[in-house]
Amino acid sequence: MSQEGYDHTAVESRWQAAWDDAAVYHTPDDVEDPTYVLGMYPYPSGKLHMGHVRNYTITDAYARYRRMRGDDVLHPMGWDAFGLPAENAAKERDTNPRDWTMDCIDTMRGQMKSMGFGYDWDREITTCTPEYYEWNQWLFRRFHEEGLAERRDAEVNWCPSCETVLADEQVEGDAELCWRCDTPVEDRELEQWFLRITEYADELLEAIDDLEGWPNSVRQMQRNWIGRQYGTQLEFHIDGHGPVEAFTTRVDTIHGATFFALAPDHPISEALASEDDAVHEFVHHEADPEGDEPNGVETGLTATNPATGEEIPVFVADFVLSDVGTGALMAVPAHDERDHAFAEKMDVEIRPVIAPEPDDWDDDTAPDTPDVSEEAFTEDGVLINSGEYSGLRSETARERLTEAIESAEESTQYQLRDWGISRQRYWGTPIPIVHCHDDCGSVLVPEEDLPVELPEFINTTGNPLDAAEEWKATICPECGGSATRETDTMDTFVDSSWYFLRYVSPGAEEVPFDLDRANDWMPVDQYVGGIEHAVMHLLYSRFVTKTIADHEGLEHREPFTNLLAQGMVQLDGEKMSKSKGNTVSPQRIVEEYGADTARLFMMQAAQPERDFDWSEEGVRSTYRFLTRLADLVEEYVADDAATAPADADRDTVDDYVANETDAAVAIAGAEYDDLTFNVALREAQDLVRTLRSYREHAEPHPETYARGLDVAVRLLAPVAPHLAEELWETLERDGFAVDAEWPTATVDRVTVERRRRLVENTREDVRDIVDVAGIEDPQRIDVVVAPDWKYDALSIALDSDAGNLIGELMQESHIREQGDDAASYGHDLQANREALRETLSGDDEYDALRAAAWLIEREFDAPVVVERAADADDAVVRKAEPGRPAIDIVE
RNA sequence: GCGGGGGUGGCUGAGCCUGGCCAAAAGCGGCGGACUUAAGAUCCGCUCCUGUAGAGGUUCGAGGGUUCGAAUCCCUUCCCCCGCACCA
Repeated sequence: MSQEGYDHTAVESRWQAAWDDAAVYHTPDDVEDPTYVLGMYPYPSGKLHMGHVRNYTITDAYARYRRMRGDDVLHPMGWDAFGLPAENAAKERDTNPRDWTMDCIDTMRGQMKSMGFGYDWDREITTCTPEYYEWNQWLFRRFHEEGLAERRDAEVNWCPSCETVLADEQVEGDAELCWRCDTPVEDRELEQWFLRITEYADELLEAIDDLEGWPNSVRQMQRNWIGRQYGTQLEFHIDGHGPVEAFTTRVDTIHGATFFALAPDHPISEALASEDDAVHEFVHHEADPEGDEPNGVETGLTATNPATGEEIPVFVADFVLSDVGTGALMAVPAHDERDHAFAEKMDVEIRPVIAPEPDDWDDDTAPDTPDVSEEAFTEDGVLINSGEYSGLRSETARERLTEAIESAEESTQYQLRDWGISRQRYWGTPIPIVHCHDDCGSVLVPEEDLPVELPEFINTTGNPLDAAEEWKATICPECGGSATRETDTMDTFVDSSWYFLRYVSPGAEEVPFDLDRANDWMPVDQYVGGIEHAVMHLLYSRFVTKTIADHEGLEHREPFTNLLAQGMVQLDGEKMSKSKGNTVSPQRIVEEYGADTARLFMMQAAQPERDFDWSEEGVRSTYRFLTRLADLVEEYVADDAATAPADADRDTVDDYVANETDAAVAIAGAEYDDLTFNVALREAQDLVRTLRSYREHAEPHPETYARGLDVAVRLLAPVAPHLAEELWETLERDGFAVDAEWPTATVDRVTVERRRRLVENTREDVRDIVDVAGIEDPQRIDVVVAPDWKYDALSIALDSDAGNLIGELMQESHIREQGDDAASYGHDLQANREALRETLSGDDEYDALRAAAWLIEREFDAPVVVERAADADDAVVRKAEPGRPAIDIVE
């Protein structure tokens, strides 16, 4: 018995080399519709962390499982290789982003190989190579040609530390911090390239409903992010400034609008600030859009309510945001909490115009006016104090008012903004544009001149491309005059928004991807990655897929059929992070315990979407399990003498083990299908435990034992592939375990569960009796299965909906013949009518109990006799019921 | 505030969708036993309370409800985590 465990290092490197030599994970281009299993490709930051290991173990286990099921599988890996950290690292180390990145990739690829992840490395992609980013540029051209890319002045999020622009999605939290470096983000006005994702807002939103293979949380986050709202856009006239657009979802409350409010950076506010000291003071010094307290200043102007003609005061208020709606709003303090708070503070009238609809409202009587002095009434209801609209329900009133007010029209607002892709950094895809020094403007670089390659890295502050004078100077493709290259590069989310298509034909030189093959192979069947990409990456990928479907003939409008957002690996309930210093190094675990242990521990610790705590104890326990399994198989092969001769009769114990082997197959397969590896692995581990007892307590029947070991190895193969491969060979099976067929079962799950329940209950009962009766040393234990008529009676009771069950039972002569026993059992059935459950048949119960008798013998060290009712003493038989055999213990 | 996910025995963590066989898997920890010179590893059993033949009691955040029956379904409430948010 090994104490220090098996030689995982030797086993793992041996099989990694063997797989490599045989190219077992290669997916030929000509396979049809392979199962596409994909983990989100990593940013090559240097080393794999536990999050990566979990992510890629999930995809790898699933890919291996599908392969054993006979599918062709596409399971590629690549590198999200552009990005700011490389630039920072290059500066620190006085190297360049390319070399640094490539080093990281080499390290991480090696680590992935040592984890035994079965990728088709022939399809590896690296986004920072011109072979890849050429197609980002090509896509940009296509976007531009289709009017989906445009350059415009924009107020942008600027991270002073990263010295670049960030998308809204990359700004986090109330404090507006950069997602990468947590620096507070500033606003800047810059000319930027945008991809018009808002063109697809409706489809992106509505198609979420059909993404049934996605977690609800992600779907909801995307819905929120798109933030579609139906409402009314209308104009309020402000003296001296003309009509001002406002957006409202509650035009039904317009008669209660008692003031009008402008964002501090609204053009009118800015105009006023230059002439009015109070407004100037407020706009430039007091306004605090981040604060909880609504602040504002009265302008002295009035706005005309387009519904009533009423003149209402105009405020500049910091709770009005210029990027929401139109940056101007009609305020209805009686029916909006925020307006209410502001009105109270500034002492503006609060005028209720909506009343809650009474329960049995007759449509005519005016409902009671709500008390809005303390709190706004914000729900829909019935209009009051609204002239001819009084008495209408909110919804109707909205329609009518939108129709009646001249400047009003229905309007849909989105929270989603266009995707600003310009980044003022070096390490990204150059945007293929040149700015003509004459009159051609911004001109696309012609397709034949792609890729626009990055120049050598210049270590400088600011954007290194700006400093690359020679590179910048070019010729205008339109007029042949001098021109300057665009120095912005693309957001790296552009790279990842279509990389899953590139894997289909990674070497394609003429096209970004092979269209026919993509049509056949896409969408990704199972995508796995972190929840942090719920909005950005997944939304952009959906958007780009849709544009490619519309303009390039891709026949899929969604890239990912099933999405799994894997949970975090924690330590003591806290997320592992470098800054907290509570990380566990995958490399150390692999060295100490092996990749199989790390993988198996993670997969059996919890469902893949749940967070779980890393536990060194758990790892050791997993390692011991694998060691025991290895010992078991090796002993079996080394020492045939321990098993019964090949022609030996099968014993009941053998039946038990054969049954349990089948049971494990039946359950594990279904659970692998659902990606609930933890449950599947429990079966595999239980089976190994059973096999160990089998060997310990009986003379294993060679066939049964061999099949048990063989099945256990295969059930574990997706998660612990190296050891599985080693043991597969030890068992002298042909070919690779990787390519082995998934075992098949002859039982269904329901039968398995009933059988196990019966055995477990019976064992439990024997224990209880021995314990309660104080039996020191049982001489014999008789287990008696109920007579057939009771099974018949039970089945009649289950089918029957008659009021008098006993009467119905007594119509059966073979039951009636039982006399008092029948009446008594009938009463039991009647009493428990609702709780009756189907059991195994009498024969099956007899077989199952005979097969399990050895467990009881082993536990109580006494012979166990399983009998049918006909062979047993009547007094004992009387206590037996279906699902519950009678037990008689002889002291 | 809105939305999403949770709260299970000493700990971790299944079960909840599809109510009953659930005092509730598995692992860890703890206890007892076997083996061993010993330790480790391994194996067997125990690990909510009471009970001299398979019983009863109290448990799955809290409180109600539905049901013959609830960890599981419904409502209310408290707490934790995550995302979004002065969103007009």
